[in-house]
Amino acid sequence: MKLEDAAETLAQLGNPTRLEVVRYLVKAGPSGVPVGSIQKQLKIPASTLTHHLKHLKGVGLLMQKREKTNLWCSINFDRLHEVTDFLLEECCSFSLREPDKG
Amino acid sequence: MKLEDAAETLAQLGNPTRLEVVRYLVKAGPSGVPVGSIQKQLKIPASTLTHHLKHLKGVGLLMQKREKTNLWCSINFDRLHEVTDFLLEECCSFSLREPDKG
DNA sequence: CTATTATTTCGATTATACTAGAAATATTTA
DNA sequence: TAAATATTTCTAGTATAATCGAAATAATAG
Repeated sequence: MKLEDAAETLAQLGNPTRLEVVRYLVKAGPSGVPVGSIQKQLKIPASTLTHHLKHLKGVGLLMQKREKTNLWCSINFDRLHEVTDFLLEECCSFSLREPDKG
Repeated sequence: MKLEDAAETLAQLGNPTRLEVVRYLVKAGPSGVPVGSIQKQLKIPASTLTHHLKHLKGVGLLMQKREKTNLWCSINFDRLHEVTDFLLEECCSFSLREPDKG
């Protein structure tokens, strides 16, 4: 994963409202939930929620699928892992080794 | 780690300049590097760098220690792990299990 | 077509972040 | 004290993001 992509994805996760949505979607599991359910459960105004979902979709963290009038949202777990992998590989490598007493 | 703290930390990691600094500091290892070295290596104007270092310090990702005229910067690996732990525990739990065909 | 429910677009406000040059401050060395 | 090096503060321009109400647009059911 390129640094710029990682940064962009981290930035999207860095908004409290969006992180709450992400956490909620994770708990909902792979089947996901409709936009309206997120809106009611987390009490986020519809237009605000749409705004944030667009952001999450933009970095590939969110997948959407229409079923009748409902738009079901689910997390792209692979994408989420790419970010954690970036942080762990690029950023945490040293802490897995012996401290380099310098 | 509280959601709001995680969001704040992720937001700080979400700036490409800062993420570059973080990656550089990680590669530098626990002994760290002086501000000036970061500035020269990554070609970031001094005032811009100070600004970003303040942000990283603000969320506890950066530790600083003066030695003569140099201010040595190093990553707080524990803090970095807290963030990855948050993402992995709060956000990636489902992907470690069998998909819940719903 | 009409009504209903679900979601998005529009528009506007408000706030905050990024960037960096110039000047200031700090620390050491001569 | 003066000079050299390192870092920060000040200041300001520019850009982008967060928020949400109201209106508009889907999609379906009757």
